[in-house]
Amino acid sequence: MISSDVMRGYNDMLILYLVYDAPSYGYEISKQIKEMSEGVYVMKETTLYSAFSRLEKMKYIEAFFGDESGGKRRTYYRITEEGRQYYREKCIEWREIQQVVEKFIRK
Amino acid sequence: MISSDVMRGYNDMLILYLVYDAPSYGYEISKQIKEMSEGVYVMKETTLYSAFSRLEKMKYIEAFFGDESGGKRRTYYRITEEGRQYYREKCIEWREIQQVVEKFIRK
DNA sequence: CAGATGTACTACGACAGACGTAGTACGACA
DNA sequence: TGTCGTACTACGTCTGTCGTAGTACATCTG
Repeated sequence: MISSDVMRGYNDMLILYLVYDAPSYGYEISKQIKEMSEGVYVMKETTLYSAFSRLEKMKYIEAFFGDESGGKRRTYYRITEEGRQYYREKCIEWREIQQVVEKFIRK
Repeated sequence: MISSDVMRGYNDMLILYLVYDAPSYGYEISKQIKEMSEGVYVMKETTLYSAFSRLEKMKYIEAFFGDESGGKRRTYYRITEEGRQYYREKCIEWREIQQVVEKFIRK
């Protein structure tokens, strides 16, 4: 289990990755993060939903409602062009971080 | 320049690395971080000194005074056995993070 | 048919860590 | 004498995460 303190900087990137090709919604995204990390990282619900509103405010994602026939209505999120751009920058930053942190690992 | 949000989780590790073999002090450590990262990451003074007091409270480092003949007296920090242990755990966690984040990078 | 479980959120307040700003204090150098 | 470099300390703000709690509906289970 990875501590949230170290994942803090990547939460936005993880979410943007999962909506990059097709819109998605909270519960689905949280399940995918858990699955993709093989249970090593689980994003808390409150963290996820507050990330959504932050990303929406930054115009990196847009909310819309799905037309579920039954069940509680879902809020879907779709990535914007700025969001894609931001995601790509984060990927580049990730490479830099790897380079830097690696220097502080004792061999 | 790397954003501090993503480095937040590694600041403690960086400091512990730099006092692992021999004690050091604030200004020296901040210079080394800048040099080792080739200027990509610069830890702010306030961030560094607040990390010191946190690490000291956790018993991962111990403070002592150097016997400088002139100039302002320095506070040196020496790593403890718990500090070394914590550092090693952080290195293992770093590997896990790499594995996880890598899955969220579009190829 | 009632209650547990899963889905899909929202609200609120607490807390930790990073940061901006400012100030202190001393030495060296021009 | 004044600026730059060294070596901190204090204080208040902000952002992001988290704990707790509550709402609401559907489906599954005994």
